[in-house]
Amino acid sequence: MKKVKRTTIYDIAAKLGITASSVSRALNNSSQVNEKTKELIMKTADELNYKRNILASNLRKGQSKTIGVVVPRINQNFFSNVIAGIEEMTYQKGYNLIICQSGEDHEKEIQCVNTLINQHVDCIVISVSADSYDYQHLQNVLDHGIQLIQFDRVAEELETLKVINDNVQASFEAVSHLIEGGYKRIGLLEGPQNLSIFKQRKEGYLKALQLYNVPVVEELIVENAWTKELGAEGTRKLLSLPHPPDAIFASTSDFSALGVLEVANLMGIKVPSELGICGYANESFSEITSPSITTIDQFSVYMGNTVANLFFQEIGNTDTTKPKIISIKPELIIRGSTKRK
Amino acid sequence: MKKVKRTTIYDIAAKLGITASSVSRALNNSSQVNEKTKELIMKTADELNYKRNILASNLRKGQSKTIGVVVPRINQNFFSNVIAGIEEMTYQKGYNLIICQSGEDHEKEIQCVNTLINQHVDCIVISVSADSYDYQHLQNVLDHGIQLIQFDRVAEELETLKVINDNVQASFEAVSHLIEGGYKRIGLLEGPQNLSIFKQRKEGYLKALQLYNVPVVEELIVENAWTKELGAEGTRKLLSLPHPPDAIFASTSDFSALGVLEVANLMGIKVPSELGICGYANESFSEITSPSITTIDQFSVYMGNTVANLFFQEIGNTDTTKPKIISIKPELIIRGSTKRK
DNA sequence: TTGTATGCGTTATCAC
DNA sequence: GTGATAACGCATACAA
Repeated sequence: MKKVKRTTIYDIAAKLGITASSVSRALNNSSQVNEKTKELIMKTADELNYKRNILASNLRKGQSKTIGVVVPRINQNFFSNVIAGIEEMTYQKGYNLIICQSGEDHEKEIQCVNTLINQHVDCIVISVSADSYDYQHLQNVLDHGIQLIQFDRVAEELETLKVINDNVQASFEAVSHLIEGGYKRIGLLEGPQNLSIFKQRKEGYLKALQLYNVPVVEELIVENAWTKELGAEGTRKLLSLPHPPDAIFASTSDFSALGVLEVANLMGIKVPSELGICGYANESFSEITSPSITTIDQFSVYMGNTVANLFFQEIGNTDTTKPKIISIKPELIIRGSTKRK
Repeated sequence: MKKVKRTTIYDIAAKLGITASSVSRALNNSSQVNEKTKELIMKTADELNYKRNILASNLRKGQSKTIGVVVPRINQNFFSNVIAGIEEMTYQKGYNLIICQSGEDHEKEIQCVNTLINQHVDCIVISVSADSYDYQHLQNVLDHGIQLIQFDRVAEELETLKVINDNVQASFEAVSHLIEGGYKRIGLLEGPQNLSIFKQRKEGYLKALQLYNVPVVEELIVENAWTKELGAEGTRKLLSLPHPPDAIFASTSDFSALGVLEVANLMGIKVPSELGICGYANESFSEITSPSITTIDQFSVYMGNTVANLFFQEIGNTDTTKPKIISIKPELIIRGSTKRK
């Protein structure tokens, strides 16, 4: 790869015997430049294979036209969908996306955020990692005057723009559906309670039990069961209880629900007749297990779109009264794993 | 969001009564600056919450420390895995990733590439879209002195760095496995033949047939069956032939293999006894269908790592003799859908 | 409509 | 060791 001297507006100007400012104006399609010279400039720019140096341009303009995204993992369905949704909207407005993954690690998350601040991004979009305990780094973003949008996993105490799912409602509906289907003892696989989304899902679970006068049984609630393996482990524990549950709400993810299903199959427990299963997130595989898994769709791509639109909407909005919170209502998708009859 | 004036090296210099150059040197950990002043500078920088303006730095240094990635879709398992793999390596070296999706559209792909050239990225990593017919835009990348690395779906005629799978070998092994399992009439679901990867997979298929003296039957080869829907459609066609196949190699993807499986289930055809199925890509769901689907693992995250490492290895390498091509050997994963007994 | 001059924040090359 | 100064490429306020 040899070093190539790129053509600048000065090169174009020199060739045409005019000044760089005129070239700059023409390239920005300024109205205050002669149509004929504009054409000439455009043509020459093309001939010289000119590409604007966005670095210089942005430095001059004090913006970067770049949005930073921090997620725990890029290659996780939900997140890659959200990113795709963001990209869809931002690309057409000439914005670029810088992607970082925190790997569920607080320290790396801080590093990512700092990197993005360094980059002078116009906005940071983040879904916090599971083991985040303090949010100084996010406060830092705000202190730098950078727009901050949290989505899905949010630090509630921080007053920022947020795009979230109505986790309480979704979980409430899921558990209500189980109860109405005749399930009497409903186990809960819960996620790390320092993440509000998991707290909310538990809240929805409890709310449904209460409404239907189903007693809350502590031993039916399994902590930290948010991977397939942990879901399987929790299920083994639950199913070996003297009074095992007849349904399990894997509130953390479909992965954990898959763990439930596999253990049930292994133990010869029939789904859905002997055990109902409900997951979360509508991962693509949940449709093709046998039986297929009842789950909750979060409209992840749409969520990404919403994040992007929120950003554009807030650009130049000086009215900092109350940071907007947009809540997307997830949808319960009823499938084989809860269709008893 | 109020506009905040960020602290610059001048602010630090002013506060300490020294010049910006010293500050710059200190921040770059130059050896030719007094240890004590260095410490002082660092401390003050921290106090003033200083963040280097990478834009300015990069402009000055004539680099961007940014790598552009263009893929058809971000939210497709294979690609998001590759991206995750790239990010893993580049992040720790202080490089950023700008992600674009071409959406399998040639025009948008050109746009993406131009955007990245504008950004003065140091390298463009691309997997070309299915309907790409000419590669002028990629030549353009090279003309700008930007490193170009193609992966997986590559334009073979272009002399660039490449990281690919050995598709021929993998397909050869898959089809050999089918033949050795006793399958006699093996159908092929093939992808767009303008993409070399699909051509190669067909080549592997033909090679295996030839080696085992299995005649090639044209009517068993279905063009353009590279989504679940098209795979299902092709399967319906194949299974309604007077002499239907007893195995189908869905060379395009596991999605298409899933289409095969669903049609087989619908038609009451037993897998694997009456019909063997082999997919491609080892999507997460292929493990949990019933039966599970035999497939080919491409080591996608590792592929991303390899791309990144190749880039770093080639930095400053002036020896442009022959562009390197790294071929990763995929692995056949034998599962239920081909385990006849 | 065009040109002149200046600055965005850094770093590199001189001097001292 | 440190300071002064120019330059990276572009955009804009001001002048003509």
